[in-house]
Amino acid sequence: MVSKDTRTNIMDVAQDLIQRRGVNGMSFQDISDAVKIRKASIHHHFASKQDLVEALLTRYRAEFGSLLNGILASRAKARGKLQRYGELFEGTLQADDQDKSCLCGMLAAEVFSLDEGPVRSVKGFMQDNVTFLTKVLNEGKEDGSLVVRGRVEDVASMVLAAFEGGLLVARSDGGPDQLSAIIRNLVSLLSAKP
Amino acid sequence: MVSKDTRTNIMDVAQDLIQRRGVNGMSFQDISDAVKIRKASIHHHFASKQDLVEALLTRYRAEFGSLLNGILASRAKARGKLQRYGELFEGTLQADDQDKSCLCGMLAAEVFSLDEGPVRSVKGFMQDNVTFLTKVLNEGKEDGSLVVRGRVEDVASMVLAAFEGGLLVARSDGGPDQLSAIIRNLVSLLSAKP
DNA sequence: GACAGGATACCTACCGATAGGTAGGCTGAG
DNA sequence: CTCAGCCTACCTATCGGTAGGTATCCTGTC
Repeated sequence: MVSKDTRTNIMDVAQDLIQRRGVNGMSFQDISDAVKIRKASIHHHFASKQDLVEALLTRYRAEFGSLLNGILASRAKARGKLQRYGELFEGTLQADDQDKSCLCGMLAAEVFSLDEGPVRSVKGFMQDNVTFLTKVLNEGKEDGSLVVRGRVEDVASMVLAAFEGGLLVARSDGGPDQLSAIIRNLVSLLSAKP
Repeated sequence: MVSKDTRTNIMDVAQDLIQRRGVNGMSFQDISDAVKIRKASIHHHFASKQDLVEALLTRYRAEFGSLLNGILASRAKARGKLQRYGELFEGTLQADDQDKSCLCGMLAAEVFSLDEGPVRSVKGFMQDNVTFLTKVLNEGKEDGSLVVRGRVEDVASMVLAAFEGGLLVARSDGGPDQLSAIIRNLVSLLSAKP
């Protein structure tokens, strides 16, 4: 790939900025500077800021979803799948300058600055993750690699919360090492004793 | 208390707004409208927005810290203390219109929009919580009400991450019930079997 | 007890910068 | 000839912040 098309460039830069500074901390001017295109030209690709955010969310959910499906399809035991899921979060924080959060975690914080469409997408992302984790936890109960007490959906929510929150906490305090410790710890807490 | 002084009013309104919309979603005009004081007059009490945020953080940390000390000083078993800690988070989301997050959770997301002072405070808040939780978890190992595997500080980080992340996830998806389920689930996961 | 002086708490009016967004023109490739 | 893709130029609204003025109250001095 010699050079991505402008639309993709805009989306990449916008997503990067939101993952670092949030929606309200990202402006069309920031995008303009980074993509080297006039601010007004961004409107040629995305009618409004909310449209851009919505496009970002659609892409993000699709990409993340296919990563989750990849994990589900793998031959690993459920415990290994949970671990690989955790690595997705570790990867986010370790990338670039180690200051990026999950796009949807960021937007979840600023959810009351968003239009109806994006709000639905953020909600949908959370549900996608809970659904995925519920499957993995159920697999773990069957293959004996994980121990799950209580409603499986509740444990799934808890894992998602811990990983999203881990990004939040680690990004402002202990860095990637803290996130790794959090993930490692929760996975081992849910693991069947050897 | 007939009517709070203006400075306190400004701080209360500002904190409320940040907990709902974030720092970048809160403006002096919003405060002006709510407190019924001219925008310029806010600068009489707080030189800059960052000064206001810093004052908010100092107050928040002090208040939260005294709540934590209250829990530590109680006669309850460690498990009960962990539960009461969880209720602090539940209380935040249940208050008012059920749309408020933790002040520091919010600022942790927007940490790269903050000056050095506020960043240190947010970091300090996280460390306060990890320190508190480490104490509780250690107590739990001694009084037999909690089971802790691995480094206690890591488990403490994990609990903080789960609760902060729980606020984030629940606020944009499942609401107070989801947060309660997350907290209940993690507490029982850390509890010694009866 | 009167009063000057300063601090306090608010006001009006304004600043430059920036926000998201619009109108309309140029240009090169199909 | 069309039109996607970009441009210049500009709009209005709002941002955080400043300058300077005005009541009100407290305090120290004679």
